[in-house]
Amino acid sequence: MEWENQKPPETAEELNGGMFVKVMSDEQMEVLRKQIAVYGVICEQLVQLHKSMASQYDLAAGTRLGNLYCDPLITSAGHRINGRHRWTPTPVQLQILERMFDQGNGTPTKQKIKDITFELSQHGQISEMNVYNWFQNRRARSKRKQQVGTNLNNVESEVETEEVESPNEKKTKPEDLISSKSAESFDQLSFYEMSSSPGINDIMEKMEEPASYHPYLHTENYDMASG
Amino acid sequence: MEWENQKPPETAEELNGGMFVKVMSDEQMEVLRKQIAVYGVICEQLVQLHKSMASQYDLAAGTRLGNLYCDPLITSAGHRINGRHRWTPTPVQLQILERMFDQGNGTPTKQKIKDITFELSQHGQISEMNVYNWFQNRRARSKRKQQVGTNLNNVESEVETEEVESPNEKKTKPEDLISSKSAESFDQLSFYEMSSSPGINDIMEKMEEPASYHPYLHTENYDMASG
DNA sequence: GTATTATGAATGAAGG
DNA sequence: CCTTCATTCATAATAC
Repeated sequence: MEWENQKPPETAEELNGGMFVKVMSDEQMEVLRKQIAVYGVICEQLVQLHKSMASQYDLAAGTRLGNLYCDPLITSAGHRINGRHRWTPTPVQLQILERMFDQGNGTPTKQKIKDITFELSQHGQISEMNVYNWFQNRRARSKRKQQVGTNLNNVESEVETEEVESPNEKKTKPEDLISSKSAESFDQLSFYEMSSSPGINDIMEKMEEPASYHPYLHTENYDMASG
Repeated sequence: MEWENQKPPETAEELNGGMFVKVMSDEQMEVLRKQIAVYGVICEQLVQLHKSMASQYDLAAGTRLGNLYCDPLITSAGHRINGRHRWTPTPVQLQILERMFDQGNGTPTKQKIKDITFELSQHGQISEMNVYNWFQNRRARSKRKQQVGTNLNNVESEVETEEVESPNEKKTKPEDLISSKSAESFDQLSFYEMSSSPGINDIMEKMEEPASYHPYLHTENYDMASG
């Protein structure tokens, strides 16, 4: 992503010989910039949040209780001692499972399931069936989420299709949504400036190329239902 | 920005201020899209990271487990924006949904859900997931009401609700775990329309090994919770 | 303000 | 693999 190499907008027409240009309204431009700005802010704050939490707690020894209490009827793993209903992964198990899912995304082989089950059994009661089901569900729901996320939610559409139908559920305009603090500071910046956030590349080790983004800016109709 | 003086005639929109438009080249458009996409991916991954870590604190604090922890985070962000965390159907939407439920009686297909979602989106913010959940819940609770009504006739008294009288039955707020520091920082963020990143899950999809087998065919002799 | 209810959402499990 | 069901949790709405 080389924003720095991009020419400023004034020369936009020269890039294509003045033949083909995309045109955005002032409002659309504004919203788009704010969208990016908000992303930047979110990422930064997420990173900071993660840092602070990571330093404050340790995965192994995190025992800061403060205003909280440990209930005697709940094991440290979170299982009800007399719980007799469906299996619930302990946090540790969940974390391991999530990591497994992230790594070899896909249904593990049977042997793999046995292996995982054994490892997880070190952190709480579990059976192979639980692991199997978990992966099945995890996968299915990941897909469903993705499918739902297919709903177009691009900025332009948001600006144009502002509903005022519901009296008690008023949809707020994006312009108003951006609180003055974060928006203002970024508003002066051209979005070329905020291309990189510190410390994020470390987290982005997985993704090499953001090639499969949603090409929503090219679509002329933002009808999500007809798609 | 001085280039708002350029006014291509074909896109003269009636903006409140006047007829100013911004012009972007195709390339710039492309880069802009990439930028947004990358931010989306980053945010997604950060949230995942936060989620997995939050489960650790959950463990440490001894609260009951179950839900993901990106939720409170989103809540803090979204609360400022639309005033609510979870979707609430507008009266109009509810009416339509009820009518649908009476008609279709039971199983709305995926395409049907898309259709319904689109129609309802004309009357307020909604997503396919909302519609899906609504029908699921509607059916389940309708069925449950029937059961209860039946139970009144035959005094079955097969009470499965052997609930423990543990003090932890009190509601434990997950927000308490995430200290005010985090909530504070996200409070002023606009997470609007970014809670669902389009096509991001698609990016993070990995190659899956096709394993078409049935490892666990409903063995009834697995019981882990009878203890 | 606090307690209760109604209900959106999450998820383990089962069926196909 | 996909969908569906049942249960549970958390919270908006409401009652108190």
